[in-house]
Amino acid sequence: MTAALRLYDTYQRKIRAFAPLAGDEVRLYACGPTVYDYAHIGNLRTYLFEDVLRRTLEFFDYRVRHVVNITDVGHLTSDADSGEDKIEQGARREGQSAWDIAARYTRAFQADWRRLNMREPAVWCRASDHIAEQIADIAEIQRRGYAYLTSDGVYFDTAKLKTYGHLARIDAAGLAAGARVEVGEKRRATDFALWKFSRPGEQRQMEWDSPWGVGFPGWHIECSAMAVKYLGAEFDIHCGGKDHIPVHHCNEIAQSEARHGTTLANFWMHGYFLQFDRARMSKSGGDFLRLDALLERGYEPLAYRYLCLTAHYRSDMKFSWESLDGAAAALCRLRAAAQAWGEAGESVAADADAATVADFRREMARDLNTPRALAVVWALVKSELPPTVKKATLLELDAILGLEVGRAPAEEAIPAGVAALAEQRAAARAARDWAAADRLRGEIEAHGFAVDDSPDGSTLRRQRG
RNA sequence: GGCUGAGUGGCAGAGUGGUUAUGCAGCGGCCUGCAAAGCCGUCUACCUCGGUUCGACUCCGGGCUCAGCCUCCA
Repeated sequence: MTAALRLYDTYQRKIRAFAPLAGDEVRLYACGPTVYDYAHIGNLRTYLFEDVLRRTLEFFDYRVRHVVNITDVGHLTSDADSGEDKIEQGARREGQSAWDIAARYTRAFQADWRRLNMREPAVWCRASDHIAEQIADIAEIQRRGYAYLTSDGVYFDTAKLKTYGHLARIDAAGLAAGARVEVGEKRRATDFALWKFSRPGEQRQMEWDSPWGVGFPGWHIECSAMAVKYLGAEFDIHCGGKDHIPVHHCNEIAQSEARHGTTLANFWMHGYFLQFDRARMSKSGGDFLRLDALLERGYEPLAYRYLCLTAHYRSDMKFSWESLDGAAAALCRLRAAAQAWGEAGESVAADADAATVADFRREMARDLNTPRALAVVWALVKSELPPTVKKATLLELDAILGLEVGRAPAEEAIPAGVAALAEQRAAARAARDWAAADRLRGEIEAHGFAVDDSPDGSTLRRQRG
């Protein structure tokens, strides 16, 4: 009767039935941000996808152990020998210590996380807090013969693994033909750093002792080490942005195969990109849109969450202010409808309309088809069900949507000047002086507020733009 | 240059070999002092050229365009 959850697995390139590897607990690891700068709304789309995944798993009665890492060291500006650490670069740019930079952008990221109503992970883990684990993993990988030394670090020898790159269907011959990778001392273009030495004469702010010399861990080993520490050598789902498929996740799998003999996760899932101005929004490109920029324009964070729900996580989405407007309007309408239905009954779960919940569940079970799930929500809004049932149903579904649909439309702070104009207009209307009332409405609108008249009086609301 | 994937109405975005996506916007009506909101109704689509088929937006091939990866990136 109940639709079984099916999810797309990038590793097998197909949608298949999901079941936890052990018991009813789902172990979920998500690659988190590199905290050298603010997150942009494209980054946030991926975390929203992961939050919806987590909420869906919980909706399907699984317990979820959700782990998110914070990359605060080792993420280089390029994989070549000349690559610089992004955090250290950010520190120099802003005249602060690397540690301050990491702490500041971590806080900013987590603030965005909460504003988008994402559920708190069980574990936030920082790479710099897990140096010992990473060193231990590198030593074991080396002991097993999958690593070699160069003048600037310890590298993973991808030639030792026949399965290397399977996740991305990487073809070694094709990569050679591309020939755009600086190989340097690496034996193969796909080999990657496990440990990098601090360069002679360079005083790094983040560096540690290791059996191979003073330096810092490579980017890929941190995720493997932390994921295994908190979730085990083989867990249920590993997520990230689709850009991680060809390099980062292939390398995590390689490390895990060498170190543990597992592919690390049963399902590999990837969020797709947000396109902006017909081009990808790039964090490293420097020009990007933050959640704050949306707030400054008068949008609430959950309008962006709604917008993301209107597209499937596995297709690129085009961002525009026009589409955000549409999402904001739809969310407002949804909340207004919910408010008009009054209170739900005593038990949300018991009063919810079973057929609607089943429809919604079926769409989510089909690899998280949020666009169709939203269509079910709108069918509910237009249905002939009793208001208390509609309300209970919508609140039930909001466990996945996370749109706070039960929330009353926010009370806007009304500037005194605007409030005074509104009072004058009310007086003019009472006197049936329509010309004066219309003139006052124009003045109010010039202050950025709209006036809605109703039999109970007039209300003000802020206009966007 | 190599490899992936995609091209749906004004915008965003699902889906399907023959049947309404959905939302926003627009248009018409009700309501309103006039509006707005709300409610009711409604128009607009499947890149292009061929092929397969009784029938293709849906399958196959060419072309064009876009995005991604191959280089740090959600």
